[in-house]
Order: sequence, then structure tokens, then C-alpha cells
Amino acid sequence: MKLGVSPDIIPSRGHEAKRVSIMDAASEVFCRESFAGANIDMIAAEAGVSRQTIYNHHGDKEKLFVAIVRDLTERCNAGIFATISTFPDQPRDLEADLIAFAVRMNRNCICNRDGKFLRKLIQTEGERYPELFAEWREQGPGRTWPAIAARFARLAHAGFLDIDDPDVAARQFLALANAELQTTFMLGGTPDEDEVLQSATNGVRTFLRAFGKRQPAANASKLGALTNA
Amino acid sequence: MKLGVSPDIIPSRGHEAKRVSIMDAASEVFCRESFAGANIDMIAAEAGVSRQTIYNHHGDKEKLFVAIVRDLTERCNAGIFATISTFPDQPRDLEADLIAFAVRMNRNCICNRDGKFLRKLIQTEGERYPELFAEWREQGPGRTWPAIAARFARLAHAGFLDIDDPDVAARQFLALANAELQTTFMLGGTPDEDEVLQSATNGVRTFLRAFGKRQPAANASKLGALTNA
DNA sequence: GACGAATTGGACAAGAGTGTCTAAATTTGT
DNA sequence: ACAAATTTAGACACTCTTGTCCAATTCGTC
Repeated sequence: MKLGVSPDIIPSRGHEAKRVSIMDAASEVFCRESFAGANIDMIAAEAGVSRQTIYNHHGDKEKLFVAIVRDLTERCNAGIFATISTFPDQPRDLEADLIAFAVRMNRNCICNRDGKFLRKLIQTEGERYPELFAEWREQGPGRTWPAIAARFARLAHAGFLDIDDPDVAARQFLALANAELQTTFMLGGTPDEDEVLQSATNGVRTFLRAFGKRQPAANASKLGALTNA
Repeated sequence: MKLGVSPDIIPSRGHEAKRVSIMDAASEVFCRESFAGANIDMIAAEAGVSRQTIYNHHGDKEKLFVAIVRDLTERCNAGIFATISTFPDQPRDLEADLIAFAVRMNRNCICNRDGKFLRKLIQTEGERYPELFAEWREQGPGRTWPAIAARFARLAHAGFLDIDDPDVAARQFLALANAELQTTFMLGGTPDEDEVLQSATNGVRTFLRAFGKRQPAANASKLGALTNA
């Protein structure tokens, strides 16, 4: 029933506008209230849309929920890969560059709206939709962690780091960068820019104490420590 | 109206048995279904108790929920402090001792029933009960983290570690020990013994690469590490 | 075994939420 | 400006849940 030409992705401006408006409101409400606690009227009100329109678009509450998780997973993944592409492959100042990278990761992927919502939904409803969240696990950590590990492997190969297992190092890098934000995340809060920077700074410093090459040029004194396994 | 003597803590065996049975079932159901998704009949059935009994004991759903969070917080805290008291103040083999400590922490406080439930409830309902979970934050991380930090400070002072900020080190220690368990935790799963050991081992190794004293000359006597402060 | 307290099951009212249906109003493309 | 598609508000049936009430039963203790 399409009229031939371009209106294939965007059937109608208003229609699509409602769709995103519904998705936005629904993520918000599902996150705040949990699946069981959310109700359609709330979502409709928050989206500025009638209840019936939601049913027209998405069929029922559960389908809406699934659509939202898929959408969030996709968008978060895109953000993470975009951020990974800014990984400092040729660092000028390794510490500063890694801190900046960790901050970007946090700000753009973990603390932003999508990241916060997706995390909350996974934590809250993960057990109820095993296959849906298994999908997230494969698409999310299953693809992003190896990508980060590959960057660290390259950095190590180029002589900037001393890493045995890049996969372990990648996970630990992320864990360290977020070490100080755990409690805030637990309670669903959003750390401010300073906290993110602080945590990233402390995390990267520790990471480099563990995996950094001892200063190569100037003082060769500590190099001996590397030899004993 | 008490009958004088001992029956002050335990009014009646059956009564108290029902009480814990209700608490157990309710934690289970609240965690699995979230506050809004849980219903009293479910809890009653799982506790092997009539619905009315639950109302007799706890008044209403919300009071029951609050009682459970308080109970879990208390029990988890007790477990954490008990575990902290096993911190290796005089380590024989620093790496092995810290790994064992990290494993104990995980097994007894984070992966066990109470830890898992409390974490889930905080994540799921934290935003809805700000004052209740603020209380948790003070009683939990607010007291346990400094306690762990103090132990690390002592270890550093005794010459086993090279630590600038014990608070940061303590948080990073925990973050590293759990680095590989994050995804499992997110989805509400319980990592098995091997995964816990693996994560703790990798985490502690990295921790020691960052904060351990560089091996003194001969590795025959590690006691030598005590002298260089 | 007897007494009082606690528990039980079932009925009940009140309220809230889902999903459907309708006719009227609005928006969209042409 | 017209015709088709979409949206809207409201009513509706249905189900589920909470919290109360009560009479009958069971339990714990003496």
C-alpha cells in the first residue's frame, strides 16, 4: 500500500513523531516504575498521546517493552562503538589520553540517558526475559568488550603497555574507571562531571601502575622489576 | 502484658517461625517480581501461610517491604564486618591471602542469598524509597568501605603495599575483584565458585601489580619487603 | 485436657489496570 | 479543498490486587 517513492522509512512525519515520543516516555516510565509498576495511561500522559495510539503502534504493553529494550540496546551499542573508535591508538600522553577516553565512555555510554535506562531495565527485568537479555549480552558486552580488548592489545603490541591478557585488562580498565561510581549507579543516580573525572583519573592511574611500561627513556632503574614473574 | 520471665525475645515458637518464613518468602518474591509485581497471595503461598497472617504480622505491603530491606541490610552488614575481620593483617603469601579474602567477600557477602537480594532491591526500588536507601548507603558502603580502607592502610604502613590513598585503593580492590562478574550480576545471576576465584585471582594480581612493593632482591625471603618503607 | 492466642480460608468491597470498541475530531498527502 | 489515514476521548468488560472482616480451626502452654 506504499505510494512507490521515498516515504518508506518515514511514512508520515506526525506518525513517526508520536512513535518516538511514545518510546521516550515509555523508557522513562518503565525505568522509573518497573514493568509491573508502569501503566499505559502514565506513558500516554507523559508522551502527550492518547492511550489508544499506544495500542495502535505497539499492540500491547509487553511488545512495547521489548521494542524499547531492543531500541536502547541498539543505540547504546552504536554509542559504545563510536566511542571505541576514539581510543588513543597513538597516545601522546598515555595517562591523559586514557583518562579522556574513560571519561568519554562514561559520559556518552554509561551515564547518559540511554545507558542509564538500559542498565536499569537489565537489572530490573533481566530475569523475567531471559532470551531478550541474552540477546543484549551477545550484542552488548559480547561485542564491545572484545573490541576494547583489541585496542589494548594493539597498544601493548606497540610497546605502550605491558599486558598479558587483553580481555582481562579491558574488563579491569572499565571496572577501575567506574570504581568510585558504583554506589551512585546502584541507586539509579547520575554522577556529575567531576565525579566521573575523578573516578576515571584514579582508575587510569592505577591501571597504568599495573600495566604501564616503566618509564623507558630516562630512568632505567625500575626496569629490572619487570623480569621476575 | 508479658508473662514475666523469658518469653520476651521469642513470644512463641510457631509465631516466630511464621515470621521468618514470611520474611524469606517475601524477599524472594519482591526480588523476583519487583515491589509492584509482587502480590501478597504469592508471598503467602510461598511462605506456606495464609494471607491474613501476613497482614497480622506486618500491617501492609509497604511495611513488609521496608522491614525486609532493613533486615537484609543488617544481615549483609554483619556478614561484611565478619569477613573484614578475616582480612590478612599479617600475610604469609600476600597474593594468595588477598585472593582468599576477595573470594570470601564475594562468596559470603555479595553472591550469597542476602547479598543478591539486597543488591537487587536497591537497584530496582532505590529511587522510590530515597530515605530508606540513603540509610542503607550510610550503614552499608558508608561504614564498610572505610573499614576495608583501614585494613589496607595498615597493610601499607606495615610495608606490604605502596598505597597513596587507602580509600581509593579499597574501592579499586573491590572493583577489580568483581571485574569479571559484572555482567552476571547485572542479569541477577549467581556466578559459580570457579568464576569467583578466577575474577578474584585476576583482580588481585592486577591490584598487586599496581600497589605491591617491587619484589626485593632474592625471592627466597619475602620478609625483606618489610624493611624498605 | 483446657484455655487463650494465633492462624486459617473464604467472602467481600473498593480500586486500579489492561485491552477493546466507538464515533467524532484532527492531521496528512495530493 | 478533499479523501484517506490517524488520533482522540470516553465508555466498557474483565481481571487482578489490596486490605478488611469473621467464624471456625489449630496451636502452644500450662
